[in-house]
Amino acid sequence: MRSFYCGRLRAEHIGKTVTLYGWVDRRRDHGGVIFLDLRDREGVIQIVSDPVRTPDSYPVADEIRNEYVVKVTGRVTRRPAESLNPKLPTGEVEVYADEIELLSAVRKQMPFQVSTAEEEPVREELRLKYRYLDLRRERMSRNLRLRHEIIKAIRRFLEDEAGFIEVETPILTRSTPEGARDFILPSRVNEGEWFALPQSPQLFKQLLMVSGLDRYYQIARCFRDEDLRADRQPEFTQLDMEMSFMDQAEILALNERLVCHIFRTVQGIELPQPFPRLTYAEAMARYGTDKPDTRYGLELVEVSDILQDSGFKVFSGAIASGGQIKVLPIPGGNEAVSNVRIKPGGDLFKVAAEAGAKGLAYIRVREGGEIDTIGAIKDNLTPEQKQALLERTGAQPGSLLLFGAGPTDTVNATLDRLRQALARELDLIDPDRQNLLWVTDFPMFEWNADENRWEALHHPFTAPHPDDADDLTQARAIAYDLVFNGYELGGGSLRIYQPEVQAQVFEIIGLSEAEAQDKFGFLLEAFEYGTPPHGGIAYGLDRLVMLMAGEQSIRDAIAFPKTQQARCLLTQAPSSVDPRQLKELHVAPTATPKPQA
RNA sequence: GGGCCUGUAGUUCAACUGGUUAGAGCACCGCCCUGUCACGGCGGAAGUUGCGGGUUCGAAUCCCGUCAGGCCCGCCA
Repeated sequence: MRSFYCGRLRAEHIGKTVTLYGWVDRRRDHGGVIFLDLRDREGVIQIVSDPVRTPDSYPVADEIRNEYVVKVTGRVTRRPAESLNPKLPTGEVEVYADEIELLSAVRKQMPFQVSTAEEEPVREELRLKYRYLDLRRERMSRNLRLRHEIIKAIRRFLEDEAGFIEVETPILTRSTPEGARDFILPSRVNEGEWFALPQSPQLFKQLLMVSGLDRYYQIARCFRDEDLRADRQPEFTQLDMEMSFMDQAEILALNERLVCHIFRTVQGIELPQPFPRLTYAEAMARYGTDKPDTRYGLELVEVSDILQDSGFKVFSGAIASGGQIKVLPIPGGNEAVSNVRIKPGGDLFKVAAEAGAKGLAYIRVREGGEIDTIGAIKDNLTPEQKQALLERTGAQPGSLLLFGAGPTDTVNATLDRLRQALARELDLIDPDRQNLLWVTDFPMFEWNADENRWEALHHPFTAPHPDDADDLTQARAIAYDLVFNGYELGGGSLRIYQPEVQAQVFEIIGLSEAEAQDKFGFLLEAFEYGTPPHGGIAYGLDRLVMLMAGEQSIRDAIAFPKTQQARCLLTQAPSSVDPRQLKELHVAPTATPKPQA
């Protein structure tokens, strides 16, 4: 029986005889004395074996190699004064191996080195194929542990301090309109019919409020069949919450306590409260995005009114066609950013173009308020306009002003991306800062020009702001997002609980009463039997783990993630199946899988 | 669906403008070494340059296709 984890041995254990199990992290053979670093999930401890002091274990120590699994029985000893290792938590002690038992050898060459001391990067493709070895390494082991600690902190807070009850909701459920593409599964028993995997437990958690559960939460697996990104996986985990009889302010306050509890218990970080709040309109105006990273400044400044009558057609035309002109002022930008980069072909021009901008106008502010720009702008700028621009943007000598002019969406998207790119480049982001803020008052709907219809921005169960009941298409929603360092970490809303309002919303998004009954009839009917006002929120748990771990990819927050092509390199899923299985499921394929390399 | 990047020994990388035997660190194997902790020393084995085709006297290098991985756009209520 194991008496200690390797990584837990300290000076206080000196003199004890211990039994350890673990992997050989590294082996140092001095031709007479052999040192083994024995590793388990808690850390490493140095094992010593030599022919004189430990004659029984020496022949075994001679044979074993890196990553062998062994059992070691021995005496915990204080290291000689000159051999202390302050780099290791266990560095004051070592274990003389009276006995080493080889439990499992490495029979093949390791695909990569596991050792804690190894810092060379490994191709992600390999890491994913041999994920069990990757998880053996310190970085991923630490990330998995962090994930566990975060979830533990969530459960402790929600259950012990806030009265939440965890309920599991179905994985086999029904497909719903709106939102992401569903993963669907054929039903063998019900010929020709299909289950869908949940995109979120949205409807069930609302039903649980009708059930009187009052406060529900779940660490819920969700599935969306959309293309992957560094921060998106087809299956991912939400912290899903729903609560009754609480208004927005109460929900946000409770969630701030939750988030603070997580950071405090897991990382010892005390977050400033309350979290700043921005309305959606304010966020878009000042940052051009609904998830601003406010660890740095570089705020956008609207100058439409100053330049609407400009002789420069790009400016006046943007206003004439209902758009906007905004400026991204960059202090010190004159030195940092060359003209070549702003002009067509330059990298910043490309960033702007990718966001839909047709061009990228700029003004350089020189000493004494002189400006430097292309003739077409300079020649069309009155002294008053120039003065107003300098004052409004707070430009100082050395400042670079980047202009976005055109449709509001494009201007915002362009300047948002430029803002982020330049903040990274100018090193304005403090990586140690934890920046959390709420964005509130989202619009209920946005116009989908392609399909010529209104779409719910959040989802169709989101309650409209009571002050905006006159014209729901223009209404604000009682919806809120939690933004962490520029990432959307969570989002939620108060829900509609009056059937009449729900019917209006369905009508606006073009869902007929028949369709609504067909898809959501069970929910609408449930609301006929006494429904508490309720609302909730869902957090992207993988994303939270990623950010708290300081990782760039959500894959590093998940034990067994998919590649960008939505494949599992470890299990080779997805795979073809036996035609008999398909027949049983009443399914006929229309494509054959391409052969795998 | 589209754009960009990457693929060379087990691994991380190198290899000039296309040039003759594709190198190095770590890992692996062998020998030596009793206080190292990324131990050290000597030696060794290890390559279908992702795959297929083309250009060329000659291709890791250039071209086409393809497979795989990554980043992004579209998409993701």
